[in-house]
Amino acid sequence: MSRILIIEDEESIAELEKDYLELSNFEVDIEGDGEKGLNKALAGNYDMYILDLMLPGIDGFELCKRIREVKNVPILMVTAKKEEIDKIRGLGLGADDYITKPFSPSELVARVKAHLARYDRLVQSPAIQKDEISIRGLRIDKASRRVWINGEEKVFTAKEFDLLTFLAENPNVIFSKEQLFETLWGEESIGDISTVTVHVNKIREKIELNTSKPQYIETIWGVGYRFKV
Amino acid sequence: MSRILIIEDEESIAELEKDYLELSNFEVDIEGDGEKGLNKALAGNYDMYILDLMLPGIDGFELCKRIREVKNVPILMVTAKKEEIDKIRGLGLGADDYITKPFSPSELVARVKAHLARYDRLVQSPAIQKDEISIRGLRIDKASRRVWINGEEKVFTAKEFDLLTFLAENPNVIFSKEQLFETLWGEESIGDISTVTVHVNKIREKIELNTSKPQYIETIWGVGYRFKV
DNA sequence: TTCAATTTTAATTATTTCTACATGATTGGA
DNA sequence: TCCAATCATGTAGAAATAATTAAAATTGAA
Repeated sequence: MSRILIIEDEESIAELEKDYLELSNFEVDIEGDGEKGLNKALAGNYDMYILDLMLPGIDGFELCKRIREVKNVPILMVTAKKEEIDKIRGLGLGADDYITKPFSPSELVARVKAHLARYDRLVQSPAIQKDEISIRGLRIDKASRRVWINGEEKVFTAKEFDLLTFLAENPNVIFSKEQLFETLWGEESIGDISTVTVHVNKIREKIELNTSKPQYIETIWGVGYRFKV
Repeated sequence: MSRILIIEDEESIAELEKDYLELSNFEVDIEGDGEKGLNKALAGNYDMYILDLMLPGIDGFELCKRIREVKNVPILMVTAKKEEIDKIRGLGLGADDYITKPFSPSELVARVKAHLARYDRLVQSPAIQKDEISIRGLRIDKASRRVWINGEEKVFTAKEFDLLTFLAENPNVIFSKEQLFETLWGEESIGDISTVTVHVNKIREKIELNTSKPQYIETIWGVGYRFKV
């Protein structure tokens, strides 16, 4: 499903937006600060941005401009005053839509859906298939071999990436260490099986909130590992 | 300039819209009847459609749906009542925007411009190769084969330029050295791989502030290189 | 042909990643 | 509860890969 980043300093509003968007099965991240928001926006790969105009740090105008320089996806600006809409338009920052507070959550959801649908219609139309796996905040882009956890990019080594991707592509299937070693290292290599253990741990350090209670790669005692879904 | 088709039965309104759009250098056609309007819309090569909801013959709902089946360009719906906007949205006809009568002509023009600008941005960006690539201070002009970094021109040799341009045109995609050698040298790679490394280094010396922390061409250990965006 | 610029090759150095191993923690059954 | 099997984790050295440098080969223009 699509991922959305909300940059909004009023937490109650952000949470409300998030709740409604999640009801429509969007994955939503929130950032309350302009500076941090920009970094998150540029580093994470989101399908849409919702920006408040008044923000601590970098304001919505600047944010919109900076994101648009790099990203092509829809940007929705949230303003307190209707007059500000004309200002944003006049500046030509590349925002796609404007919504004035207070707004009804269903209106927000409707607009988000419309923008994402249009974006897909225009950009993805030649059946550009994304090489992506996305599950519970974990996103794997096979083309660029990058991994994000809740919008934050994590750097993976080649083996780590291959192992995680293999498991994620075969969710819920239990693989023994021997099987994993054979598929990822090749039959010829006669190494130590514990290598697999070490790599699983490295991956867990990067993607798990609490490595002793893994959400993604589960240990099946005496059997092997599986990617839980 | 862009061509716009207005389908609107109230002649005075249609003419007003046309006048203002022409002031902004758009080419505008008007059709007052739904049936004829549909034919004209499908036959003609327009960049945008402005449809009134209430029309003799085929109404705006149907019109929008039928045009969208064939055309990808922006559609702006004009309604008399605000409540109708939700109805159109709900039907998922694929309209891009909605404006309620009465509206100010400048508002109309602003929206038309915004939609056309976005359409260009989305449709032209990935597929059609621009002659100029510009990203984070790096500017590449393919026509004159020149490169600037933060406004300062750097002299590139032919191979260096081709390699940089190829990577920059496929941002975030990782290419192995073998792939790069084959695409840029056009030969099967048999051991000449280090040539690629050397060229990447030469390019980095010219465009990177700190060659050990590359901002543009990133090394993916054990995999290859990618142009980061 | 000559000469300068460019490209390739080769050798060396630097860095990253992998693996083996040691130690300690956890699990599940006796 | 205890114990043996299994797993987690940290560390150091090995292996693999990339960066750098310099020198040789090639190209192309005068």
